[in-house]
Amino acid sequence: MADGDDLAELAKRRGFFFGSVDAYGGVAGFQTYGPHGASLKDNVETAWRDRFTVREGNHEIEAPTVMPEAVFDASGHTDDFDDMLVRCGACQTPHRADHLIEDETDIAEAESMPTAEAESLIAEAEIVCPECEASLAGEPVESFNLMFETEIGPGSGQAGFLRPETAQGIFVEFPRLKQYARNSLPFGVTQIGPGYRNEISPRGGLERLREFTMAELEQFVHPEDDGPSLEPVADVTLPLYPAPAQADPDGDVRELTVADAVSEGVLTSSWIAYYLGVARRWYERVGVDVDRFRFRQHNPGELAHYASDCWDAEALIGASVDADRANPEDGYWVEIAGFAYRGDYDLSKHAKHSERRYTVFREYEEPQTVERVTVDPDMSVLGPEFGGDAGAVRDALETLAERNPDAFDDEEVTVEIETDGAPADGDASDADGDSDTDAAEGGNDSDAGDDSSVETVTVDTEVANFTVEEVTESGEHVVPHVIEPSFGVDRTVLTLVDHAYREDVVDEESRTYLELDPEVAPTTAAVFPLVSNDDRLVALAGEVAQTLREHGLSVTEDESGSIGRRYRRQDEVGTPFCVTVDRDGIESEGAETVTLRERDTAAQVRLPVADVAAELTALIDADSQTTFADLTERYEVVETGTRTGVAETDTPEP
RNA sequence: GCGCUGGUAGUGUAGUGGUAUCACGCGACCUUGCCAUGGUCGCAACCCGGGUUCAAAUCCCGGCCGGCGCACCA
Repeated sequence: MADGDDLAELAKRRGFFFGSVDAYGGVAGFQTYGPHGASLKDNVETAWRDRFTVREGNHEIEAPTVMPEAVFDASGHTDDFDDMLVRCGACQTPHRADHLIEDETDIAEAESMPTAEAESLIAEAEIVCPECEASLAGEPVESFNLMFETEIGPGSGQAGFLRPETAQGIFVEFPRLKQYARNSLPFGVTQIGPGYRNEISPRGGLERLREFTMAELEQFVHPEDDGPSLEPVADVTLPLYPAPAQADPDGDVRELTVADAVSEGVLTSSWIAYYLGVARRWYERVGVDVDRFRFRQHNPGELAHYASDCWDAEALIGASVDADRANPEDGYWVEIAGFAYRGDYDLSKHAKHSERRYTVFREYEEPQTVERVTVDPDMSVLGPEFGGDAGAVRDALETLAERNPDAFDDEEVTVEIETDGAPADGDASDADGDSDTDAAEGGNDSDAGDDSSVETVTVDTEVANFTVEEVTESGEHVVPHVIEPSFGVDRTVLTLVDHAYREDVVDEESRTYLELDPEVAPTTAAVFPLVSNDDRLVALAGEVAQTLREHGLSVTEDESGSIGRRYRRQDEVGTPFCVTVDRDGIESEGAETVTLRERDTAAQVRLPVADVAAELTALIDADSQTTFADLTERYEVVETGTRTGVAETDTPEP
């Protein structure tokens, strides 16, 4: 039922969310949450924290939103967000200039070249538009950066960026965070906060923002970790849309339990499987319609640079549904979360760029005895003999010792070094076996050798100080792998409002209401005097409202207009309960009573004033399982004659 | 970013080269009825800048914002 326009109108009129800075013409990609929206969003974040931080025993941190350039150089965002565009003057199609140059010339890496150089290369190579074959020579190459750049400190302060994801704030602090987790895997770190992307063309209100809120969990695990016990979520049914099914015209979403999805191999990571199960339940808890929800696997070509597998949670929004919330029509799918297997990509990158240790020490079950070869060259001999090349000789000896220990059996040992006087290429540190994507860089060794020569040098084996020793290793340093469930909070809020949007009929009058879950609804209860010309009712309503607020409940008061109008106002913003003070409640024998009305059914019960706070608290508690129906068992049901229902003439949306 | 299209009270709208219609809404008072649309009174708008014109909210140009399509969404 949620027509996009109706929803946007409601959100604007009733203060959920709206475009920011209207007074100055507005600014695309930014939305302001009004009072109801901010409350709803905060409740969503609280529910997320409860589930993904507290109940998982994870650790929440809060990192800065501004980070120095080095962080994003390491994470790969500086490169990936700084793209060169050239626009065809004839057909206006924009192209990645660096990709064109890589395709049309023998330059393998054009991404980091200056735009001026790219422009002249395009002209020299006579590159044409792939669309219409018009010449691109002379067209300006513009770089655009999806990260917001800023300067840290005055003057020539260091370059900084507003973070495009919260994750790096966790990754960079890993060496410390692992201490807090007592150096043992697995552990998870969460963060909720804003991220920034200078989108080229933000559109669709909350759907695509330049500043948006993410709730992210980085689950650090041992690379050979068997995964968590799936027992808690084994029976949860997942609507899975695997990559092969998307490519198949007959492919469709499969409803599989977590256990079956793993045993059938649809889900290959049990950590992903576990969190899909947890997420599926959480979404249902906060009010996502499970009939308009699925997990879609990324196609191989769609994966981000850091991910080896990724499943998105997607919600169908803008769809019209029938009275039973079934058979959604039209609408479109939006990504509301991603569950990525990031491997050791991020930690390895930070380890390399920062030269800190991004590892966890893991003890073997049994200490292992291994032979270790070492060379500890006598630099007091090598130094005088080789001068500036002494360091290169030492490095060459170390490399040789690892590759061919037998070479040290003779009295002399021979190695080859490059003698260009320049410091040895720092690539020696690459020998730690990590497999970065630096294959392309490695290819330039031959170019660099122009003014250097390879020289063979001979060293006394004794000077090399070669030893083979048996050492006992009690464990190893491993770079953890990361499983990242990353939630878009704004899109979740949008989905909740969209899925909660209802139209039905009360006493032959149509009404619009939001069937928000009581746990996340902006206002838990509204308190009314039935009529406002009776001071006793007004006074008691005020007292009840104050009492409820002191119990931590979000409460609004309203004595303006007819009781029916006030109920509708609350229905429209999704307030699940209304408390009404009437004369029957204060004039009859015994304790004062009030009526409690439930939003969706408009049914009422009468209960003592003293019970209201406790009952409402139970109703919004996700764990208590208390529902309004339970109250109808325990309290007197008020017969009002009012009935809700869906309009019989359910005309489809135009 | 390109193309098309739009921008009038809080919201949705009508309309015009001479400052504006209606509805809902909101407020006050009357009414006190358990499910919005009883009564009276009131509040509140032509996106911004430039041009044409005696006069521009209206016509023209540019900008900003929205919608749709394309592109983009590591």
